[in-house]
Amino acid sequence: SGWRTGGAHRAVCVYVWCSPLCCLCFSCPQALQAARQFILQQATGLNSPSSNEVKQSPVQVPVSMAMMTPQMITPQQMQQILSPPQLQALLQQQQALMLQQVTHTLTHTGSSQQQQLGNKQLAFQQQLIQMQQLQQQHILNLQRQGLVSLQPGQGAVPIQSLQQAMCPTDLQQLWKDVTGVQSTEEVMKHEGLDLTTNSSNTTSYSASKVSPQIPHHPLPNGQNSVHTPKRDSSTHEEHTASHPLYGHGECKWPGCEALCEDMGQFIKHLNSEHALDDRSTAQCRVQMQVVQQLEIQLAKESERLQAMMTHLHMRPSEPKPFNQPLNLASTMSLSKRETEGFPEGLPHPPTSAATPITPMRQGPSVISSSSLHGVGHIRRRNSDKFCTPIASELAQNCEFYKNADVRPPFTYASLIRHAILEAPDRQLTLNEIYNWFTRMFAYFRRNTATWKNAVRHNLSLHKCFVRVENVKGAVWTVDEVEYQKRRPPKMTGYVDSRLVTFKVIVDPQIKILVPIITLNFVPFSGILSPTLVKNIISGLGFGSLNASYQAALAESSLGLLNSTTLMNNSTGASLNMLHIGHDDVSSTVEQVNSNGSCSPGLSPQQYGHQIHVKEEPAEMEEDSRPMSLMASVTQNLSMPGDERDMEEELPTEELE
DNA sequence: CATAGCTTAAACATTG
DNA sequence: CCAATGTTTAAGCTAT
Repeated sequence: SGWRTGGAHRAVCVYVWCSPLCCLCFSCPQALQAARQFILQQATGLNSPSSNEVKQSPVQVPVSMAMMTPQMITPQQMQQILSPPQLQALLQQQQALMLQQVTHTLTHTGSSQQQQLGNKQLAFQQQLIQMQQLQQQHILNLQRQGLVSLQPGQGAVPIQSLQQAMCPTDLQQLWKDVTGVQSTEEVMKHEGLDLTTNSSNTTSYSASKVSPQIPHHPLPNGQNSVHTPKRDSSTHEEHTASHPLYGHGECKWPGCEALCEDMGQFIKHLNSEHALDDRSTAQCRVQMQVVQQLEIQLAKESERLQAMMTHLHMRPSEPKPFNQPLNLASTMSLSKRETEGFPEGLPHPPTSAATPITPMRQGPSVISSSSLHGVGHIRRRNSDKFCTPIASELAQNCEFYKNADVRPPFTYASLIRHAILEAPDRQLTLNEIYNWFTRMFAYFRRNTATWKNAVRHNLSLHKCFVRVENVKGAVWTVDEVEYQKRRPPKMTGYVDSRLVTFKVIVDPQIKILVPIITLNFVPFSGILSPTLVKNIISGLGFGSLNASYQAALAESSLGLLNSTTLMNNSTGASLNMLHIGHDDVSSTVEQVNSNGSCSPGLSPQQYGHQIHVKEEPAEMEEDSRPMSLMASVTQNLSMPGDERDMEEELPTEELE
């Protein structure tokens, strides 16, 4: 139930393709692993896709969603854990793994099984290979543009910087996942940067980049496996080589985690549990769709970068120092340390090719991640402009939503409000609101009748939207008080009822959250954003939630959070400090305070005439909040350990 | 089962 | 008359 066509279900489906996560964003190995498991768990409940649904357009998301069971879910979770652009690397990682698995299955299944593989499966395999080739091609393209340069003498700094931010193991793995190269050392060797005395490794870097082959994990003893294509079927290899889907004694197939003592056992497990069946192919299809969409996005962003560099008179191969770090920092979502580790403005390693693309030139939204890297004045300037919980989310993923046909995880009301507040005079005509929607979201460039009706409906329905008639006609404004009043819904106790707590690991450099569902009481600390909250909600078992409704819940929860009256000063302060750009929390506070004692930015009275009071359902009272999610969060926040750690790790800029 | 928020659809009114 | 704008109601979905 819940996955029908039309209506709100479309919204649900749209989120699916973001399901896999981007491990590149985590520097902590635990966080990395946790995120991986989290993702894998999301994919566990994949059901066999109905054939007709699978036949739909490969880019359309509903296909993938149709393969999900309503109970599990969570494509939304994944999208919400990380900003959409940040999902990319992991997508590619998982796609690579899946590709290998499928290829492996094709080559290692018995002959009888193999005979059962029809044209469909083979075609699918071919498709996967093509996808992989596309992926590799993008890396090459980026290299050609100077975005990802591996020229001799340039690779060392990026690699070292990356290594500073990431554990060597993870870095190596990610590197391999993205580039298809065994290790960073190996790249150095190939690029004339061999720092060791052993230069005998002849693994072909170029070949690995253009072929659909998948990198192998190093063996536990440190020996790299022979980079043998899976089609080089060798029974001996099965038991001697490592396997990307096998690590730490367990199967790494999404959602599996089956324990396997050795490679042989793992291979058996792989062939028995993860054969080329509907489920496996469904998972691969999800990846394919994700990657496909991201390929488009990447192409656009690459083109944009090219144009920008051209405009700035920068030859792609010789980016100037002053700009490159910012570009890369924002474009590739690199950590502060990473960015600062590039004083020369040298390009980053190919890892960045698979990393998310973060908007960097979208007006007031530029901030967030990129602003953490020494462009604070931009952040401040922009954060002063308007203040909505969706601001940071939108800021981070502005370009994403502009280009990807993905429904934004916000309610109509919040979007309308955002649009209005973004306007210079905080007022817009209906048509201007329409234009904002279509300008900001690819999703709203279609189905115009539907969402425009919804916009009008929301404008009329909600008291927070005030129609003001002026000489030119009518404009819509936001009554902030009303908007804030309507935000906290009754969500009492849904955390406690599940006896589940969670923690969010926040990497102070990368500013990425890693919600981890746990059965223990764990301090909560981290960046608070609608997406995070939404993810938390989802992570608590709300996976089947309608995407729109999840968005509403997330925003509501955040609104609850943003209400500083709900938390004491210390926790509130820490919250602000922990916030990524402290756009959401602090700006909300700022807005309230700047107008004096929680008065709205603009009250209906200020607009004078032609205002009538809308009758909305009575708002909830404050008394139901103590047991809410955010109340729990607040309690956890006050735990001394993490809070102290966070303060120590945060740059002083964040503590202002 | 009741209630709530949100979305979608649609009917209807008003306005330029 | 028509399209845009605005209001209102209803249904369906999700959740607690």
